[in-house]
Amino acid sequence: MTTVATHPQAAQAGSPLDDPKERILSAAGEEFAERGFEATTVRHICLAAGVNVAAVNYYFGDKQRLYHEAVRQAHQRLVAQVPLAVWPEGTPARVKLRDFVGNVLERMLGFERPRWQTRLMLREVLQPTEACRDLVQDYIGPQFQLLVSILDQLSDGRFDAAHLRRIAMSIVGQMFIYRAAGDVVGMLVPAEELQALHAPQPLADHITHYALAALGIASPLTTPESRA
Amino acid sequence: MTTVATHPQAAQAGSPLDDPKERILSAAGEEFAERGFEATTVRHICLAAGVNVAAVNYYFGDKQRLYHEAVRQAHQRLVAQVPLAVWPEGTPARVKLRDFVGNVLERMLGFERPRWQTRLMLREVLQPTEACRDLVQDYIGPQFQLLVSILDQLSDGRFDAAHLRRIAMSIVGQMFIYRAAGDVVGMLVPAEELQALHAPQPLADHITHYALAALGIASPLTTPESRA
DNA sequence: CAGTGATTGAAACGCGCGTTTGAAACCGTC
DNA sequence: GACGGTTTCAAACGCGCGTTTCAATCACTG
Repeated sequence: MTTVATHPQAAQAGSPLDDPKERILSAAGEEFAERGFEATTVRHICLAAGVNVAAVNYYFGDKQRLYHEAVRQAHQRLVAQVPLAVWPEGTPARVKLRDFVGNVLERMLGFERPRWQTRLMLREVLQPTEACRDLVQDYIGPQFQLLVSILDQLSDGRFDAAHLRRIAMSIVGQMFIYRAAGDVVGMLVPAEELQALHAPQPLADHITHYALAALGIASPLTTPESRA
Repeated sequence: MTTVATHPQAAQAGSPLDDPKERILSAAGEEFAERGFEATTVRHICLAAGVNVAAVNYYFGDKQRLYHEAVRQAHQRLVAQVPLAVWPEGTPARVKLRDFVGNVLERMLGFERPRWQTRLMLREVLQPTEACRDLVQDYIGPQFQLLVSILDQLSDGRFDAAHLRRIAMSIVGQMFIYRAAGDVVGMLVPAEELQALHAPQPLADHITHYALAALGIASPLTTPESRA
């Protein structure tokens, strides 16, 4: 009875938007992202999705498994929408670094795509549940390794793996804080500066320049408006 | 009846450890830090504190106000234990920067003091409630301004305020990620590297060197073991 | 040592939670 | 148009939550 996993008949009818399972997943993703697992109620999700409360049990078994599926769906959609960047052979490593940082920031901070997907993933990073394992294996891990390899090229192999990871973590940290602590960042800077501070592209320029200068590849930050 | 704020009689008896109000605050701090507001139950707190459930209502009114007090107490204790650093007149700015970063990291990552205090504060940073206002005003704000002023000295006033804040945020981000995303960091690096990666002092050296090199004050990071 | 207000305790309140139920509605197939 | 499996629905279940109650206990006063 409760082993119903893949709605055998409903799949063939109507658009994805009419599929109750998809509607529940989207609503659940938003709610879980906004309020967290504990503070989110199944009733609220079902209200938002326009389905009966029993539907959660019918399609997903229980709240826990619904959460797990919502996280999986959020990050899989994200990966599908924004695949790992590839560059033409011979692209300079510094260009790759700038692209990579800009790409990640666009995904983290950009307001074009729904924010709740990255917010839900953020929750898993901050306080991992079992859903975090997939997240790291399918998304965060590969992205991090990509960054490490870019840094390796950039430094002509001068650093060992441990050092490369340290530098990579420094770069990730500079992006991460704007997404994870955005509210407090907003309290630390004047209101009129805020929008410029959170803009992905100028921020990507800053972080990239900061890294290149630290590695001795670009000029130091001492000339404020020196953007390549 | 419920306006009892400062236990008029109990204060004069016994050590602070015997004061039920203090015991509740500590237990609540630990529980809230570990599980978050919603997932923490008043019953669990009272069990850990060794008091009756009614005590929370008696001393604090309700769970919400207990949480607020626990956050306040956590950060006030932290500020009291680790006051803002001061240096002798004429201390070089680069020394101040290294001390500042080491100081903050020690507080964030150090295992000597109870971890739940900073963990509770971290929760407020990631998803602010009203308790976050005090936190920023009394602790985070001043610390951030201190960092900005150090960077200002370091760069001989070459940067405007906005640029200084950008650089400051880069430095904070590099510290922040190890505390906020420590679990995922642990999944990205080999187990044998982990302890070294999270050690406050080497990490402080790296972040400081990274910053000084980016500002053109120290040599680039290209020589792995060049620690001042 | 009776009196008084502060504190503690066991028990219960009402509520909303996640989950379950069993019947009704739906929908292709014969 | 009766059938059989799938999906929906209103209603309810048991539980544990935050909170309240009120009597018992304590600690100090006069």
